[in-house]
Amino acid sequence: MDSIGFETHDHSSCIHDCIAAVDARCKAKGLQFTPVRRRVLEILLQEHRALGAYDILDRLREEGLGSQPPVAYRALDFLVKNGFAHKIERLNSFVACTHPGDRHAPIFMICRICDAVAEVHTDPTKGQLGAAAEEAGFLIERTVVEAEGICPKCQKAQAA
Amino acid sequence: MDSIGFETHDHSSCIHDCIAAVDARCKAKGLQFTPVRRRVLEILLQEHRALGAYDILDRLREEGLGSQPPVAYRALDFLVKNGFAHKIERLNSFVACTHPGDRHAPIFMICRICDAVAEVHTDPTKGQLGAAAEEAGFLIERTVVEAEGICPKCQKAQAA
DNA sequence: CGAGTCGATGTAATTGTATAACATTACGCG
DNA sequence: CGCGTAATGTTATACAATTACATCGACTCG
Repeated sequence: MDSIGFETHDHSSCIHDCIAAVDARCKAKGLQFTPVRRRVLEILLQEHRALGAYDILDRLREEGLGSQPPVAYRALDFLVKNGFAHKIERLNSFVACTHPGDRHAPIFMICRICDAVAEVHTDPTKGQLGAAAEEAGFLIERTVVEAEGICPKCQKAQAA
Repeated sequence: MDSIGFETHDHSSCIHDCIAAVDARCKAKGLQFTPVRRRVLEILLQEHRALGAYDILDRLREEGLGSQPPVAYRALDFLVKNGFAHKIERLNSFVACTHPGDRHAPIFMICRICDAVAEVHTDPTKGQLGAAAEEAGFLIERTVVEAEGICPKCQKAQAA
């Protein structure tokens, strides 16, 4: 298990590194990392929390990069499909992937107070879901695992 | 672990039993199992798959039980809040609970071909989510665990 | 009995989320 | 050049969910 969790870190380098990594992966796979797609990923990385498609669209609009919903959704689809971002189903919103690697089955912890999202990686075929699927003869293609609650920082803030 | 899974079963008795069980629980807890709420649960039980709020609303409208969205959403809120139904976040839709018991943390397997939904119960504090949360110091209040894929029946149908 | 309260319903209007459909542009390649 | 493919631009619409306010019935307290 590998967790980036909730601890704070240097965003400017984190953003730069992620963009560079994604850029490299796109080149390697023959994917087009176009300005809109790049900008949407930057926005998600800057926030490091879940953003709705229309939040993103608002920013794109301000910057003259597109004004209609499909612009945002297409960029998000691209990022999600290629594993550079994830959709948080519970919030109908999106986050940048903090593990810009290969295919993976992420699980998320979502703070209901500050909206921070931590991404953790696991093996989906193990654990209770995998066991239940095997028993039922169910073929898993995709998993959604999201926990909602309170992050360590907000727990401390509440206690005070 | 306890699974009702995808195997077919006698719906008419299943529906009747579930309604009776919920009826009893409502009486015991002083909850009002009103006609709209009962009918919505019956509809969900009949389908045994995920239905959108507007699918349900359409049926209610046909039966003269209400025509505006809040009618359906209020009934669904009641059923979900009291554990008689669940929301499938991935599909923005709802299913009847197949374990009309006490508070529980269900996980779901959703067939993307026939929309059937199987519900399984686990202990959310165990497994990978619980371990990850503990490591991160995250306080879990609610979990969403959904697997999308192909159910045994549709796997066989495809092979043929 | 009447006033007040509470939970459930009825209804209109609105906000938020997502996609369908079609026109257009840009680029690579034979 | 002519063609195919991928990405964008744009309009309209479908689907999901909530806000706000009016009404109704049951129950309680004075």
